[in-house]
Amino acid sequence: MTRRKNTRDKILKAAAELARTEGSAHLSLDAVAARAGISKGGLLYNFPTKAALLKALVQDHIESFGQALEERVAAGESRPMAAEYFRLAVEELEKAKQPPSGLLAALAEDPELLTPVRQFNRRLLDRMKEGSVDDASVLVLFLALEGLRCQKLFGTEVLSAGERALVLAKLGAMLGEP
Amino acid sequence: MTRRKNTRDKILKAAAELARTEGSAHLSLDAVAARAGISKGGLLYNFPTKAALLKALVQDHIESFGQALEERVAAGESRPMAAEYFRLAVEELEKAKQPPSGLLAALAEDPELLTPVRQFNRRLLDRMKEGSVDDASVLVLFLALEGLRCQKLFGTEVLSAGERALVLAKLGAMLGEP
DNA sequence: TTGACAATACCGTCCGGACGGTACAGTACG
DNA sequence: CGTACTGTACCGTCCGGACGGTATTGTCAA
Repeated sequence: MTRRKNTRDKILKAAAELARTEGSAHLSLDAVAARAGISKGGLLYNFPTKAALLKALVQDHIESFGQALEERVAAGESRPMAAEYFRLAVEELEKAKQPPSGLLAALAEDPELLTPVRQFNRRLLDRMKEGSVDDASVLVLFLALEGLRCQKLFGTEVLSAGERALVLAKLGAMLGEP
Repeated sequence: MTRRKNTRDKILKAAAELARTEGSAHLSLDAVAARAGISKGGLLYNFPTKAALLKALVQDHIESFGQALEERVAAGESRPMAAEYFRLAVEELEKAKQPPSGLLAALAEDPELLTPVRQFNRRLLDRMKEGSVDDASVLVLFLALEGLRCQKLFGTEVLSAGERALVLAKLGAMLGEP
């Protein structure tokens, strides 16, 4: 079916890299094609418009995170949802994982492209609240993690390693004892 | 000295509005000039490059927030810094204040333009930690608020009014009793 | 006080280049 | 044969920025 079955992934990866390194305003189709090592025609074959590319970037991000989360929930020892989310989010933060700068490009192009993100977050929040005794703690946890991720996304990370450890410990404690 | 002393402010305001309504990728000099009711030449006179305009947008945002905070600290009944920050941030969120979308435009154009934001946040954090008994709570407060503001900025607000009240109450309580 | 000049604060136009997107002929794998 | 591209050529638009012009105001020597 696919000569290079992963062309699509190569494109998505290239786009994400470019958004990260060049600033999302400079994410052009030409640049993406060049970085992905394909022709512009090939790029447009896979994604007929720039909006389609950005949409896929957003979708890809949500799905990969959602899938990782689901795996943990399935494999986990029936820990509450919030705990799994907490662990996963921290891990992604910790292991120098690149920020999903594609989201920024999508947001810049058209704010509505982030609608799936909002929906994903809402569903996530609902599931976390279900499996918890203390809604307020879950909300604080969610928001604080969101803050941490945003700082990474913006490149305005401000906490020292010690501070981050401290705040994560505090958040972890909030999960245990409401 | 200035025929229209507030031309600069008009430009900044126009730019912020456009970034918000059109998506920051479509923030062009022509559009800003038109929205501000001046010519492109006049715009370039005030801000010789687009980067200069965005930089001013960032600076403006930081300064207006910083100033509001300073006023409260000066006028306040020697409440801790974190409490003042908390109140101010909540107020800005509550009163349907427009998100500072100019920040997104700046970030898209060149991530380094946000350096002043990082510096401001770092100083703010240090001052909040000074006047506090529990560093961890301050950090959680700061991050959760940051999360809330980012959601507004991204247009991915996900909390219901009730949930927001709940989380704000919880954060307020953390300030009081560590 | 006035005439000469300069500084300020803009206006309006133009340009080279880049961008998103189209079109289409060719090609190589399976 | 069809799928999955490559490669090239091109179009219309928009963008950042440069530039020359101009009206108003300020300064200051004669």
